Amino acid sequence: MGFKKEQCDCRIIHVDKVRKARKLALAEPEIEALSQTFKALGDGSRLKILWALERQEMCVCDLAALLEITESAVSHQLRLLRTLRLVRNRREGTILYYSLADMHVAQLVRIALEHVSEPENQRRTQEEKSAAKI
Amino acid sequence: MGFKKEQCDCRIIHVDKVRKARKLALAEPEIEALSQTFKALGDGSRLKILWALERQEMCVCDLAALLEITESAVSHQLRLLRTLRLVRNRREGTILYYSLADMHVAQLVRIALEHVSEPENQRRTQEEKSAAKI
DNA sequence: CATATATATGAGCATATACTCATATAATAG
DNA sequence: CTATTATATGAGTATATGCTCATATATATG
Repeated sequence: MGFKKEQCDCRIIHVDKVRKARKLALAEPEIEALSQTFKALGDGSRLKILWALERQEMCVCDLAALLEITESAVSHQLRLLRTLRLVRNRREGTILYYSLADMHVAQLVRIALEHVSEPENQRRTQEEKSAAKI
Repeated sequence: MGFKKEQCDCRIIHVDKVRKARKLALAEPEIEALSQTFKALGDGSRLKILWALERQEMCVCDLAALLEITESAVSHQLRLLRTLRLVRNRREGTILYYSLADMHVAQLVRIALEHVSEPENQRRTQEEKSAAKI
């Protein structure tokens, strides 16, 4: 009947801070939606697609030529972006022209660019990358 | 010596569009840095951490209590966020207080929130989520 | 010095994800 | 109708990633 080193896993140092953070915390559905959106932006191929679509609407095979990957791969990525309402398309005959769904995407990329372009954040060396394990 | 259905994998419909997109395209290092940053934001735990740190600096064990995950898990995530200069810390005795490194993170989250809160993007049902395969 | 506390880190595992390949669908032409 | 073109999609696979567990480090205290 001893307590035996029953490690309390909820060790809190600043109860007030945690309480405050709990009050202001985002709801789980919001977190889910947010992380899905950022995950969608967290891929080179999709970023290239979005960056290209910011300037002009483009079709699947043009995007494939631009990224130098298969049309199938592009189509899969576009489906994801469509599901998250980051892009939309319009049909003209057999061709589907894709474009950005709203200005938020462009804004997000621009702000992130500002961040990674800051002098302090500049030198992102290969070692640092592997350290980050991303 | 026949050509045998040698599918051209670089089929382009709108050469001009592709050329223009190529000119305006981001360099590979920029794409890498951007996608790393967005990947970092594309995770529920890290989003919760960043959202909490936007209001007040917090230590590892408080964050662990808030997220209800182990301190080890929090520490691993903080390392990643540190490497990408999204958070920074200051030591006070044995305690490390973490805070946002700059205002870009907060901006990014706020804009993404706007996006996912748009009426049209609201109902992100369970089926849609699994359809997106994220 | 030894001990305690707060945090960091490496290895390993289970799941997620980005692609390829094969096939299906949609619009158009003949 | 059939054939062609443009795109979509399902399954499978290799890699990435988020966590846990065990262990290491750093500061403070006795």
